[in-house]
Amino acid sequence: MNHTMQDILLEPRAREILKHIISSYILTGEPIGSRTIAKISREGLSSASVRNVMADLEEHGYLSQPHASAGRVPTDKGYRYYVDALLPDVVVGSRERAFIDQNLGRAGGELSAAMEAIPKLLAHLTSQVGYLLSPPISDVRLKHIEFLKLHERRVLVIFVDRTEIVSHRVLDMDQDFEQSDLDRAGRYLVGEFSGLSLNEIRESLVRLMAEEKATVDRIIANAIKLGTSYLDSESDERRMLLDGTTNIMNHPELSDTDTVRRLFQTFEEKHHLVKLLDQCLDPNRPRVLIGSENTDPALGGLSLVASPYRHADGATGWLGVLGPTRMEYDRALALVVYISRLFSTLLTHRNA
Amino acid sequence: MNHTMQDILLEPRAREILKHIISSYILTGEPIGSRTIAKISREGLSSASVRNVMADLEEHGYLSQPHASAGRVPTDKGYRYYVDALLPDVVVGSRERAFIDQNLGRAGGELSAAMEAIPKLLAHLTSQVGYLLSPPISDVRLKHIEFLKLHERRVLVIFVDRTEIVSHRVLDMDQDFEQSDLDRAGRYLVGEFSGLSLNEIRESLVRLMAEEKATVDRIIANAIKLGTSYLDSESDERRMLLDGTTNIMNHPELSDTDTVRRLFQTFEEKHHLVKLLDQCLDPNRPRVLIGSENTDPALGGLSLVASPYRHADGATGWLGVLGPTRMEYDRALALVVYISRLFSTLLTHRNA
DNA sequence: TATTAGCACTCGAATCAACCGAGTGCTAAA
DNA sequence: TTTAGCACTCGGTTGATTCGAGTGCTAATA
Repeated sequence: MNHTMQDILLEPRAREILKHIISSYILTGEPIGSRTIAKISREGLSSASVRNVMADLEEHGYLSQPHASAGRVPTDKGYRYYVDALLPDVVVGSRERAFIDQNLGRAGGELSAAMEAIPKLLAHLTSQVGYLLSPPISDVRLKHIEFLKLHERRVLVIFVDRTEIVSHRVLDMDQDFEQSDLDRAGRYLVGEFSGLSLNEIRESLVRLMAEEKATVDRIIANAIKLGTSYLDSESDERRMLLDGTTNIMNHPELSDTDTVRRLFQTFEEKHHLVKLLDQCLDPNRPRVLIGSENTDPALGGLSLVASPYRHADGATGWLGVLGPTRMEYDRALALVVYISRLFSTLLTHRNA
Repeated sequence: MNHTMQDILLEPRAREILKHIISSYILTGEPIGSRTIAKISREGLSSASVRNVMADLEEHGYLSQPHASAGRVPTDKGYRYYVDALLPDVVVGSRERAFIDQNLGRAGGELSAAMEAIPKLLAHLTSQVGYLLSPPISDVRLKHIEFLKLHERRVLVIFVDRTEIVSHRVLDMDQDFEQSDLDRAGRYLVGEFSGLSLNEIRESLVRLMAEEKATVDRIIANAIKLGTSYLDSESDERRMLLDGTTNIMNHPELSDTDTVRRLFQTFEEKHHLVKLLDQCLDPNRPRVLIGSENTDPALGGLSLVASPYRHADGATGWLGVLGPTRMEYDRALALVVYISRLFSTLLTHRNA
């Protein structure tokens, strides 16, 4: 089930030492030597004993040395063990909780404002890159659709989903419509398909097209034409919101020019991240992806903390943070989970 | 009229040498020594003579030396003279022209797509940061407005301006409206104010409110309420689109970590740039702002090439590129001017 | 008088050796 | 099994040296 299960059986002393090394390293960013650990550890071990354990841990791949005479540094495998088995429980502090509640609550009126606030919030609280990925558009459910004639064959489509997230698009049609026809088509679609997902609507339209009625009834024919045009113009894109990208540069391990350039280019083309989230993650629980576990070279060496959020009707999105492998996983995870829960309840209430 | 007029009287030889130094420096990025110029210049001068002229140019502030035994580098004043008096005429090559035409033409249907394509295009063609600043929203002219009831007091507003750029916003009203009331209010506003700018509409609404009719006629009363709510929710923001921000990291003179961080933070908060464009520029002609001439410390040391574009009804926006002072001003200016003309004609045609 | 050849000088960049010190691995004693 | 002790490693820093591109100045030249 968990691919690192077999390793959870490290001896208590090794676990203790590994934990100290990793949390110290996360704090300071400096390689940790045996003396430092000997002093911190309450077991009163000597540095020589610690050295022995460290050598074992290195042999098993949990630690490595930047060079022969330096202290130890966690490997990705080390971080993995730390996250799976050693992570201290952290709850979000009450001050921070209040801050979050206020920031997302204030967005009250418009839900899309809350959506946009989340990456900003995550970036601000963790000093890393915050993101939010909306559910696939095809999972979104129709509340209202309306067509507006702009000019001869140009039609403006306004789409409102059940959570009242609004989007619009201009279509170039191959035929001229009267505004009254557009109104009727809109009413027909809402009446017929309200509450269905775009995918379901697409299928229904295809079915309708095959039926006899469609060729007879002009309203239905128009509705099919407009509806399919709109659905086809969806390139099934999802909204990927990022914030705090400049925070990346504050981490010394990522601040050399080439890395920075590569990462920023990746942030500009967001599909890398979308793909990663879609492919690697189980939509039922939060997840941490560490360094090389994410195989996209464009994001190489970054760690990802992700938690799903859910509309009442099941459409699932993701939110989380992105940062260097040297990250405060405990804190990041706690925040990400807290915010995803909060946002999910916000969404379900709105939906009612 | 032009604050550098007095200096245009440099001797021909000095002009020639300054021109060579600056264009070489723009090309290579290396300080230029006297020998290099002596070889290039067709007057067949010796390096010693060139040195004398260079010393004069330095004394007058057109050049400087990074250190005592290095070649010369242009100062901002030098660039200014170069741009004002020495700039070679450049026309956009036919291949590039075709490329631009195609990219903006293809956006045919939706004008906002062309708007978004422009910064990308500029960034691509100049390897710098491309931007586009839309006109102030208050200058935009109404074509259509429509209200849609979402939920009790939440009203969706859809606004279409005369160039068919669409925007929407959700309002939290303090009173409940029926959809039929919303429809009437929308029709009233369109009928009454179509073609007027938001500023003008705002004034008219205030005037209306004072009149007797407003208290009697429910349609007018609703229209006033909804219209002012919408206008007040405008924070008079303008759209500032940027693209190619990662390009600045390719310029060695800007690639040190601190500068990069500062610039990226500035790009995230776009108001610096908006302010700069609003304050410093005459909306009737293209303009180049060089290094320290732009006094915003957040953008310190960058040069800005800007050209206005115009809707038929007079609303003015800006587009251009942003890059290091060592920039190919001739090329950048030619491209920016070409694209602004093209976009202006696109806008006026659409408007018809 | 304007130009140029010649030369001493300057200063950043690159190279190299020496040194320091944190941290290690190993061995032998406790 | 733990620990004290010690030789060893290796990155980082410091300082001296050299190299070379480019300058300013002076004296000779056209």
